[in-house]
Parts: sequence; structure tokens; C-alpha cells
Amino acid sequence: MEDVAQHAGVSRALVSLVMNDSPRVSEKSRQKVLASASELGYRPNLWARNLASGQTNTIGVMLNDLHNPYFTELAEGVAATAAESGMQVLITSGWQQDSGEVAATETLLNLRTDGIVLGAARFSGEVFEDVAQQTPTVAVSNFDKPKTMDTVCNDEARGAELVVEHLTNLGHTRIAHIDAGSAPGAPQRRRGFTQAMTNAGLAPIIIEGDYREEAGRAAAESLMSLHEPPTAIFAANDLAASGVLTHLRELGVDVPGDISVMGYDDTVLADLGLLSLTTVHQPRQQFGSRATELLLERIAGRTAAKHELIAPSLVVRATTGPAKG
Amino acid sequence: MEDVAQHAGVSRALVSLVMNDSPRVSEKSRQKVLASASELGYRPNLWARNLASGQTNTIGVMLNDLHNPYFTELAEGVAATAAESGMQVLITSGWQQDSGEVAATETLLNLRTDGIVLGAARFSGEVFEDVAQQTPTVAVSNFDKPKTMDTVCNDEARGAELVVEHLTNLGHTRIAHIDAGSAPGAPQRRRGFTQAMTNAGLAPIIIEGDYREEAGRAAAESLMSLHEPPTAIFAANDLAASGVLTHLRELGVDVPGDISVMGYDDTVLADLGLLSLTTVHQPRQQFGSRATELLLERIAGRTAAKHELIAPSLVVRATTGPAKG
DNA sequence: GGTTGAGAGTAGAGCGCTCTACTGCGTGAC
DNA sequence: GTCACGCAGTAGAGCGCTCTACTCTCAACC
Repeated sequence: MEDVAQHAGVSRALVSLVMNDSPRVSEKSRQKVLASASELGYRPNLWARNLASGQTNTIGVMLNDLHNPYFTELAEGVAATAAESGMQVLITSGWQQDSGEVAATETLLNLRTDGIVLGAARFSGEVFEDVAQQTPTVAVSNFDKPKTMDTVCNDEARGAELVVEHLTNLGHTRIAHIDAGSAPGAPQRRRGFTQAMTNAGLAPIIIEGDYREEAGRAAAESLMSLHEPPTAIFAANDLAASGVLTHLRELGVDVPGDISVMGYDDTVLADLGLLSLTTVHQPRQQFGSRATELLLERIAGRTAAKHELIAPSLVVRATTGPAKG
Repeated sequence: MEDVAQHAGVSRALVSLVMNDSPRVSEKSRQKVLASASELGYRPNLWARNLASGQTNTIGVMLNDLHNPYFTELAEGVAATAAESGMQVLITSGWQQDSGEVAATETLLNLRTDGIVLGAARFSGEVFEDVAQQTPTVAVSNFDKPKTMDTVCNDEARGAELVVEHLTNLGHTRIAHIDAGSAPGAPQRRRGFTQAMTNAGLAPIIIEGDYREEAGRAAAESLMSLHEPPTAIFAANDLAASGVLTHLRELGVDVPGDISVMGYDDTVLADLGLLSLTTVHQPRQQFGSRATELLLERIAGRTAAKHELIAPSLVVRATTGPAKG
């Protein structure tokens, strides 16, 4: 910077003004400085800039896992909205471990980003509430409503309701849900399912499982060996639904002629030709962009906590049809 | 920091030493400082630390796209290897745009990370060679061998060779390849295929396509309407292979009884029960970790460029079998 | 008792920038 | 001719840390 100032024959302060697009600079000196800068290959040192200005113009995003499209689409939403307000985005990942999440968050905290969007899988409340104490924070997750941060989450109950509505409209009454125990989102989904079934005057059938394909396959096997198998299966997620479809195909059961199958999440799998899975779409990017909007509000000074639910939508493909008979 | 020093009754310098685990500190004052620090909720400001120390202990990773598991697994490899040497990893994404890639790289450059791993899709050589001029750089991509940076890339030719070997061993002679034009990796794959076929004394059949499912479906349609359809199809990637399988199922063609199908990449799709696709596995994490090793060497002072190929491997599942007849 | 030296700690400059308060200078009003 | 004011630019302190060079203390040794 010193060099640039000298080369252009001005003060360091003026270089700084130019680099920050200040209006207080005449066109002539702006050109002069810009020319010298590019000639000398000068680029402002962000560390120094942020240190001096006390703000980083950066939003930190902590994601549980980069493999999971759920989280990366979330990040994409954050990036898009952040870009609109001229903010940078820095991503750290917990690589699927709780301890990694904490370390990754710690990194962001040390970096003094203006705010943090948490894409944590599980919510170790204590830890993260501590974070929220120190910097504006918005969490995208399914958990309680902490006072120190905002939350954005999928309306899982509504999602389960959409499933039940769709299937009952098709005339199904014996509907089974493969649940995923205490995995993220699963309890809410299960509760929503039970509620919606009860409201419809139907008896919910629930079978244990998890979010993996093998679990779907195993659950389908149990369900099909029942005295009176269900006519529709609502899997924990798309991957589990894939397991269900695999097993049904092996049995020679026609989908959706004999049995309807639904997934959840609307991942890339659901759209494959061989699956064409009817499923529930979560607007993941919207989670990210809404979270960022809330974060910007917080950075601007709001302190009261907001908690928002975002409504999912139904995507009908080829695995659901009228109930048989 | 000032506060901590005062609270513990020591100098700022000592606090700094404690925070950096210096051996020059007595156990007693270390405890004292640590206690004060946690009591006051002090955490070192990374910006200031890096500014003062002139090094960041951080590796930057620029990825073309976070959606693509190829890139995220690459990042995972980087993170794992970087962690071993106590380095932090910061990720930026180009969100699938060439301009985004440049901007994301620029961010890392401004951040003065100790080095950069480039996970660019296309290689706009000029731009990135410029980057490599300014900081140690390793690229993971399929392109030429620039002098200013190291490269790690998949041995696409070997991958195609594996495919041809596998299929010819099963007795196939009419093998078609759906290519993906000039998409990343595709030309190398096509060349490898042609070469391997020629070496085996067979005539390569090549049909145009791309990396999407629909392209696979369309290509399969063309191939099956040939006077003498191939007995094996090697798709551009797993997604295209899925399109092929979808079309073949609609036609009632038995896979692998009538026709064998192979994908490429070994993505999560390939392992789905309904696909069970024989494919070629790219050790993506290994790309990342090897790239990081090379980067660390460069950071340590090496300047001569190294260019490494990493060998893929065959994953046999259920879509390939002996040639009919 | 004096010297040496290792160990523990400190002072203070400096990293590369921003930002507040200030200086000149030219212009227009009276 | 004088004063006020706005514009362009500058000086220099300070952001929170590290790091070099230094001091001080105390134990060991001759």
C-alpha cells in the first residue's frame, strides 16, 4: 500500500479511500491510484482491513456435512442472499461430527464474522446458545426456540400432513410410515403423520427404521409380511423409499398399481427415471436465504428472537396412485 | 487481551505466549492466564493474529460447485490432510459459474491463505496461472500441465481402459460409448475409450450426449434402433447410465441379460438397489489429500511443478454380465 | 563472592489497513 | 476585500496481536 501511494504520489489514506470506492476522491486521482495499484499487483490485505475497520463484511456458514445436498443447497441460499447485500460467505464444515461442528463454529467465531448461520444436524443447545451470545446467529434446524438466536426450519408436521392428504385423497386408508427414530427431523415427521392420520380418522401404522436405503428395504419386508399389508408406504426419506421400491420390485409388487410409495426431501434420487418418486419438497435454498435475511436484521440491531417455519410442498411423480379395489 | 493480561496480572506478551502454547511459560502463569481468559470469555482475534504473524495457517479451497459430490469429497480429502498438519481449511464456492470461480479465488487471495487448492471445473488457464504466481497453488482438474502450479487429476484414460477390459473379458465386442462433448473429463474419457478399443482390435462406437439423465435416455434410444445394437453401453457418467437403464427397462430389455450397462464416477446413484450400476470409482478424497500434500510441499519451498495422475478402480455391481450368445 | 547462564517475563515496535480530525484551497456571497 | 463553506487530500493514532531484543531472578559452579 505504501508502495502504491508512493508510486502514485499520494498518501496512504487516499489509496485506502480509492480502494473503498469513497466518493471523496476526485476522478483524476482515482485513476492514478488504480493504475499504480494494478501495475504493482497490489491487492488489499483482508486481514488488515478487517482488523482496522472492526467489521468483516462476511457471513460465516457452519455446515454439518458438505456431502449432504440439504446443507449445500442451504449454503447456496445463504450465498445468494448475502451477495445481494455485498457480503462475503465463508464456509466451514463439521464433517459430520458433533465435535467437528463445534470446532468449525469456533473457527468462525475467531474469524469474527459479522454473523453466523448454523446448519447443524443435531442441536447441542448449550454450545450453540453460547455462540449466539457472542455474535448474531441464526440456526437452520429442527429444535426448540432458543431466546438468543433466530431459527428457520422446515414445517415437518405440514410435510407429513401433505403426505397423508395426498394418499387419503387417492383413497388409501392403510398407510404405514417408516420413521427414523431420533434422527434430525424424524420425530416431528412422525408426530405430524400420527396427528394427520388421527385427524382423518385413520389408524397410523408406524415401523422403525432410519434414513438409509437398507432400512427402507427391511421395513418394506416387515410390512409386506403383515396379515394385511398397507396400501401405501410413507418412507422416512427418499433414500429409504428407494429401499422400499427395491424390495417391492423383487417381490413383483406393482407400484403404484398395488401399493403407493412416498419419499421425503425431494433429493436428486427422486427424479431419477427408475424411481420417479412422489415426495415432499423442502425449499432448502429458501431456508438459507431466509436465514440470511434474519441474520442481516440481527446484524442491523434486532435482538428479539424470531422463529420461522417454512412450508414444504408436494411433488407428485409416478409412485402414487389410487388405492386398489 | 489487554483485559486478560491485567486480570491475570501479567503482560500482554505473556498472554500471547500462553495462547500459542509456548514452552517458555511456567505452569503457574499458564494456569493463571488460562483462568482469566476463560473467565473473561476471551478468544484471540484471528485477523489480528494473522496480520501480526504474517501467516495464516490456513489453506483455501475453491470449489466450482458445492452440489457436486465430486467437489465436496475433494474438500473432505483436503480437510483431513490439512488437519493432520494442524491447518485450517476455508472453503469458497464459484456456484457453478466461471466468473464465480474467479471471484471465489480472489477472496482466498485477499485472505492471504498460505496456499490454495483449486477445484475448478474448466480451466481458464490464464486466470489461474496468475493466481499460482502469487501463492502456492495446486489444481485438481483435467488440464494441461502448467509450470506454475501442481496438478492432480484422475487418470481418465485408465478409467476408460478399465471399462473396456471388463467388458471384453465378459465377451462383449460391440461396445458403445455415450460421450459428453467437451464437458470436464469427457474428451479424455472418449480418447481413452477409443484407444482401448483399438488396442483390443475392436471398432469403437461413439454417440454424442452429455452428463444428464435425459441424454443417456436419448442415446440409448438411438443405439437400440440401430440395425445391430451394441451389447454393452458405457455411459458418460452414472446419471447418463441411469437414463440408459430407464429406457432399456421401458423397452423390456433385460440388463445385464441382453445388454450390459456401465456408468462412471461411482456416485451415490450407482449404489441404489434399483440401479446397482457397475461403474468406475474415482478416489475423490484421495485427490484432495494428495493435492494437499503437494501444496504443503510447495508451502515448504518446492517450486518445480509436479503433475500426478491418480488411478481409478472398477466397481462391479449388477448391470454387467456375459455377452449374449 | 563473583560469574555465568538458563528460565521466565516484559517493553515496544510493527503487521497493513481504516478512520477521525485536520489542513489547504478555490468559490461564492456579502 | 473578507468571510464562510465545501471539497480533496493528509497526518497519525489505533485495531489486536506477534516477535525481537531486552531485563530480571535465581541456582550452579569455580
